Amino acid sequence: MGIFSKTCEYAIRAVFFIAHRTAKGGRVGIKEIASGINSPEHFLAKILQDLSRKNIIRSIKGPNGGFYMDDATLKRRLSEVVEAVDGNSLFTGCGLGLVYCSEINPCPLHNEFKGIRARIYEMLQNTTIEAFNEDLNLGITSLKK
Amino acid sequence: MGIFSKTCEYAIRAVFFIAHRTAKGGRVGIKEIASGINSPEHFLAKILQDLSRKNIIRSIKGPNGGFYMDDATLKRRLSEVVEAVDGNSLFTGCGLGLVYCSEINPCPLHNEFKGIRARIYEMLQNTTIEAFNEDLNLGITSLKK
DNA sequence: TAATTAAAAGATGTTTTTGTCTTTTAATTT
DNA sequence: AAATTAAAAGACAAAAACATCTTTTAATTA
Repeated sequence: MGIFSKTCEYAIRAVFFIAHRTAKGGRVGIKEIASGINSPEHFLAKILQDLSRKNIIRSIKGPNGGFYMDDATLKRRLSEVVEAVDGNSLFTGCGLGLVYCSEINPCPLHNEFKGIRARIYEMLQNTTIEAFNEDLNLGITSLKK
Repeated sequence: MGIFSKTCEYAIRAVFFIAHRTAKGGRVGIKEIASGINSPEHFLAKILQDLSRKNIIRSIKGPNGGFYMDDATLKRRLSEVVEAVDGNSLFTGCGLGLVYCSEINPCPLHNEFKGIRARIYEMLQNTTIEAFNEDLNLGITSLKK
């Protein structure tokens, strides 16, 4: 198990892929996205439907339809994608799963985790989707295999 | 979903509980541990069996038996507990779940995650189980509810 | 050495996550 | 308007995670 759920991993990879692929206009279909990020097509379709409903990405049906991103969605932060899929427990939850863990009633790892959680949030919060396009363009980073 | 699996959360809480409860000798039974950390008894039993096999904790059967920790197990690092239960993917895996992600073929979040992973590992690596006893003794931290 | 205690082990059940397949709806194109 | 395209939606299936219950084994105590 990683930091994100499998669903969330697919979501992030797909959003990066769509942003990169449609930066200069156009749409991209689910088949191309799924093969482009190495994910199960129909499962990813569900995820993207959800992200579309939540305005993280855009979609349009019919010929020449597909998924894409406009100025507004390109400006979204990675934290919004993660939160849309996995909720905010990564940013707010107790490391040991204790519901009543808090500043007043901390678990043994409370303070240690505070820093880590903050760092994760900061990283996801400080970068917009489009910020990753350039490296993908240059082939510096990769989304597959 | 948190950073650790539910199994791992129970494991860490139980190990802290056992360490704290048997620091001055003696054993503690599964029932007391389960209720002490608010976890399902039989499920926890499986987890502790596994930890015992892996020498993270000690156990002994029969009257006056139970789980306990000796000098060697008290010196174990939190990272060893986590690795025993969840494996090392938290410390080594790609944030986006890409098998071939590496320094040479990095995913878009590779460098961002490197720092976070290192920080998590460092924290889990730098603390022994017994290090958490004092705060528990003083009632500063809590393992329940 | 028989009874008792408590963990180990085995079998089984439930829920959540992940994945697949089919049908429907909304666009576009001819 | 009919045909075509592609996402949306719904139903279903497999795998993994989480949980429970029962039986067995290894100690201790009387």
